[in-house]
Amino acid sequence: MPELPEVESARRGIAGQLVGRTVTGYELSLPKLIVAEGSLSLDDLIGAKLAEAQRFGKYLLLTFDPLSIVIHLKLSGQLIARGSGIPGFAAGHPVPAYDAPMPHKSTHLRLDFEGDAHLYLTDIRHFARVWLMPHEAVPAYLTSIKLGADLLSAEFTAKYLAERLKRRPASKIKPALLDQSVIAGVGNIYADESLWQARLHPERLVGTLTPAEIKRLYQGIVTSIELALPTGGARILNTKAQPEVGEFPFVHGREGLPCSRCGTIIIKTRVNNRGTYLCPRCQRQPKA
DNA sequence: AACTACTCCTGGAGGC
DNA sequence: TGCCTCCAGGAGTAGT
Repeated sequence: MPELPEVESARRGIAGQLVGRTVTGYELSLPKLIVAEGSLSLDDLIGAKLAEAQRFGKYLLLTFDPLSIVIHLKLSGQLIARGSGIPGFAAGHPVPAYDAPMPHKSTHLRLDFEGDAHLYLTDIRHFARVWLMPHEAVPAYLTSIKLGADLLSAEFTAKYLAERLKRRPASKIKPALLDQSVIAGVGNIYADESLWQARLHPERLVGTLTPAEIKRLYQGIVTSIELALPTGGARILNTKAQPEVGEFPFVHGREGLPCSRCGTIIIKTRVNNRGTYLCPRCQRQPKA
């Protein structure tokens, strides 16, 4: 669930509140969370100062002196910072609640920073990972994960999207958007939102898209991400707490509710085994 | 090579 | 109330 806007929200929180501080301690309760290169361990973080927080698609890169860590929250990871020395922030999956007491029973890592600041990584499904590596290993690692252009980078343009989509013409459009080597940062929620914005059916084959439709898709991606960023991202809980009509997200999680654009009831289907929400009128599948 | 299905996990929701 | 089943989904890997 944490997609680009959620990870960017975490990055901004870390950049604003933790960069410049030195790690004073940690507690790890899920060993498999950590993937360490060579003999590195979390012990090597103690005494290290956090120098920079960057994001590449859904990957978070924290540069310490003298090592780096890469974090991926996968489906259900969240990052929460608390302490008397900082305002605090919360980003990522909304369970447990952002104001829940920390640590939670699913909190797997706590990093302590000087000046009473603590960063908690909580993940109810245990899929998140934290990689430890020396600085010099970072470029090769980022290359190995084969990310397409980040959605917030200048490299991501309508032309770039069209070029990348050409790589998988026989694919349905939704799985192509979820392919991080095509573009980096879209997940299931923003794929649905982008396709709704662009009025495209998620099962349209990439090769059948006209240049005008690809341009619309590009705009749909940009619009969806821009709508989500100021709020820190989507908080889809699949509970009765449904968003109001005309409120982000417009389709994802809104099965049975009217489309904000045309009033038709939003339906839920599965596309490549992924829960998919769409407006059957706005996003009509053209006859084959 | 390109595409799709399966796998990792657990908590929360809904059915009876 | 409480057990049971289903579902959520990023990305690596296995299968077609």
